[in-house]
Amino acid sequence: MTKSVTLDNFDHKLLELVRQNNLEPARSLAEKVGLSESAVLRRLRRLRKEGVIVADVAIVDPARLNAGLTMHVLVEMEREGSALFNAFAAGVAARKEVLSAWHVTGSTDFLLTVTVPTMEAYEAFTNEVLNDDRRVRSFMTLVGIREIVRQDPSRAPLVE
Amino acid sequence: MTKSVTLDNFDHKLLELVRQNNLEPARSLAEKVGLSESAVLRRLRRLRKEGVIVADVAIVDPARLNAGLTMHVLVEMEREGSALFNAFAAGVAARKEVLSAWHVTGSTDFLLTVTVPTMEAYEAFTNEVLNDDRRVRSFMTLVGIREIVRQDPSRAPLVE
DNA sequence: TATGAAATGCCATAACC
DNA sequence: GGTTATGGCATTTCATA
Repeated sequence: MTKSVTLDNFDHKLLELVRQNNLEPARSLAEKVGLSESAVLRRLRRLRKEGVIVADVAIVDPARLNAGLTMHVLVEMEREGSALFNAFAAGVAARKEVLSAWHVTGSTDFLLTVTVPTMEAYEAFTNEVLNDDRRVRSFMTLVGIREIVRQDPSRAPLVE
Repeated sequence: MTKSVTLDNFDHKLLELVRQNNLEPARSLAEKVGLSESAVLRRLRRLRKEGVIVADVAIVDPARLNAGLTMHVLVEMEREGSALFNAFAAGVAARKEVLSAWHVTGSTDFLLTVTVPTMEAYEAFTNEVLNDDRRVRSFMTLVGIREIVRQDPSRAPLVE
């Protein structure tokens, strides 16, 4: 549930720009969106304070990240109702190895993406998170060989 | 293959910090890493110029992104050798709907994450990328219900 | 080739209209 | 939302090792 912050077209344009480059001076942004520098800065500050912009970060060359192994895990749960699903989800979210986790429909219930330095670390992860959890009926591991596309933060469409 | 840029401990510390907050003043960074302000700014500029830092972006609340549908697709290919795999991978990488694509081992060959505004858009995607491609033997769709964990750019470990 | 220090200039901030 | 004065920060240049 998103806090009901209203974003107008100026905000959307600003977000689009700052998602590509958050070091661009307000002066330059102002020209592009058709506002004064002050207005731009006020809006950006508001967007950060309201939590629409959650972070400002440098993106490092992927080749230097996630070293080791990346595993994709399809997890099938026992049919025990949504409360237990949520409990499992919370447990998964707390693990630092987990880069991504989706609740899905189809031939499985959860899809996890996990990065670990070694196979031993993955074994430990599966033991603690999957094997020792009786709500988990089965899981299947897809070992990442090569990353072909990495989510570009500026690529996903913005909506309101 | 990563360009051979040598990173020392100062660089690593700076990257770690700036991956969490790239708006932090050099003055503050300088204290934390034990360098002068000038040195910090020089090193950051170098890291950006050399491509170690590939982008500086604002991260927007995930609840406002990827609206519509997120699909995870398991793709099984015909066994025709790595050249055709690469061709398929290149085709996939060119599609704007694709947020993530991995070549994997296990019970399938590729794992795609795709965002589309509507089911019709997804149908078009599957037709063009999967059904019309004779190298694709079969595929299976997992429909995203809820995103439990989103890759936090500052979470993955840095290595050299 | 790297650092640290100081002068310049740009930019965000804050208090106005 | 726009305008202006102030303070902070990055940039540049220089000296040094």
